[in-house]
Amino acid sequence: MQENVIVKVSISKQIAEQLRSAIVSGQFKIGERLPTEDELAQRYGVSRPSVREALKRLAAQNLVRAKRGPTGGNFVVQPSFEELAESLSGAATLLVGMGALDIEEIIEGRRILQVSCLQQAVVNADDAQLRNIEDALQRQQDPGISDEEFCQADVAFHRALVDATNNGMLRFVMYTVIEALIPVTNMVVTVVRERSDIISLHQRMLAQLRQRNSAELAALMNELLDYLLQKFEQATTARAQKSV
Amino acid sequence: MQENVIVKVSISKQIAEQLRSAIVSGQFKIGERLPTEDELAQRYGVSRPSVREALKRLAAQNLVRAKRGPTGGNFVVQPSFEELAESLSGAATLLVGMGALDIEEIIEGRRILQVSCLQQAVVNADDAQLRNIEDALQRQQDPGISDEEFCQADVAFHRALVDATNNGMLRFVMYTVIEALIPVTNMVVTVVRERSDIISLHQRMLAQLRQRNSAELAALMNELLDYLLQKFEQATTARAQKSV
DNA sequence: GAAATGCTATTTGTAAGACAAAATCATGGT
DNA sequence: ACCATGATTTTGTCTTACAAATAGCATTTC
Repeated sequence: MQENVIVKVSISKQIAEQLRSAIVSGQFKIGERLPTEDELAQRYGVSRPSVREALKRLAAQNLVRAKRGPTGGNFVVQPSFEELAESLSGAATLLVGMGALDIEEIIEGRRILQVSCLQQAVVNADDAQLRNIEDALQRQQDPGISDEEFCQADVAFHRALVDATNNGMLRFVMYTVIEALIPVTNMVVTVVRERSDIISLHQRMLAQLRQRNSAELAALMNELLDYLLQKFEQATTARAQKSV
Repeated sequence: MQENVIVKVSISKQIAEQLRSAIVSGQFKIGERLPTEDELAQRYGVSRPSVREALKRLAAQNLVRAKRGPTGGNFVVQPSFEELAESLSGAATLLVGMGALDIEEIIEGRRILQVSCLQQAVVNADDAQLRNIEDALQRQQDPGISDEEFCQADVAFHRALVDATNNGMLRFVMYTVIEALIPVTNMVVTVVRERSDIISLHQRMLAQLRQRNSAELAALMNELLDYLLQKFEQATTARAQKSV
């Protein structure tokens, strides 16, 4: 009795849903090739463009990847941390870009999440991870880099800190936070003098992490966020006065 | 020789990128209609199906929404918490489903993140939010509900706890964690007797939250996760013995 | 004169067919 | 034996056409 049910959802969306559930339910395994577009079109009784639009939807979610040629086709792709986190942080970036979150909230959230992660990093960080943190810090210290590069190095530094927790789930969640929200909080920090403040704090954090000093590390993280919050407030009051 | 390197990225992907950046950069504002598909096709010098595939990519990310008719078109959509969090937890569910995260990691991550959130909830929870937590707990106590409903109530309980932090960013991040990861950890808890253990712990947590007792609350959360971890280990050893 | 109804124009949704491009494989020539 | 070339398969793109939805307008009717 499908005839009666007027389906308002577009066909391509329906197909996308069906394929998606077929994938996540394991009907199509990772790395496997799904039927050719022509075959899918036939199977679902729709045209090839419709199937393609559905596949593009899945491709946008990094669920499938297309390859051309005789051995080609649309393959179920192993979702990687990086890609997933990337698409997530894209979404989060949108949220902040549209003003759904304010700076105070973000800094408070960063405080809670990042301090907790540091506690775990103190326990689990190994030598290689400490070196990665140091590398990011080194890059940040180069006075010749642009503001954007400085921010990138900052992101890399905090990511390396999260990596040091050795917990995949924390990495997944925190990558989103860091990637999307650090740039927002750091936008206010552009002056050269302020760079050295940040770097100094980072250096002290790394030192305390090396000494496995959990309490001091938390204090430093809080200090860093207090500093950012203060800078932000200065910037807003300055802007407010200018507009008056 | 870079000139020779023809751009391998598919046209529809390029268009999607361009439109996306045009949207996030504010060239197209929220709620605004972007040019018709024909117009876009002309502007970029490609065919309409290519434009459509690009739009489907954006639609999959909840960035645009199409409407038919004279006043129709593709509109930039205001991304909502719910939709974003949904796509996030969809991704996380994928990760879990594909075994990229193991239970120990998940429980350890939950420990860190949820305990921190509780600290914040102790400070910020208001009466209405406490009532919401109690409501979820009430639903969970009904002995007539199915396992699935029990799990849903469990998710609602923890979501209400996060809501009590009064921090939008934490809500955004933690919804992902809770939505995707609680079901995984709870899969082992099916027996009726174990339900009462969970409920009892939840009741004690709510009581401590009411008394703003941060330390006891953290201890209870840890106890809950220890309990789940223990149940999980029991289940795995039982399965291992059965297979021998 | 006002309201309801139907028509039309616009825009997305779907379809079909054709050709281009890439990549693999087999075949043939050297 | 090896390399090159062409055939084949599959996705990528374009063209064209029509269907469906919907808002605005005109027409008709009371």
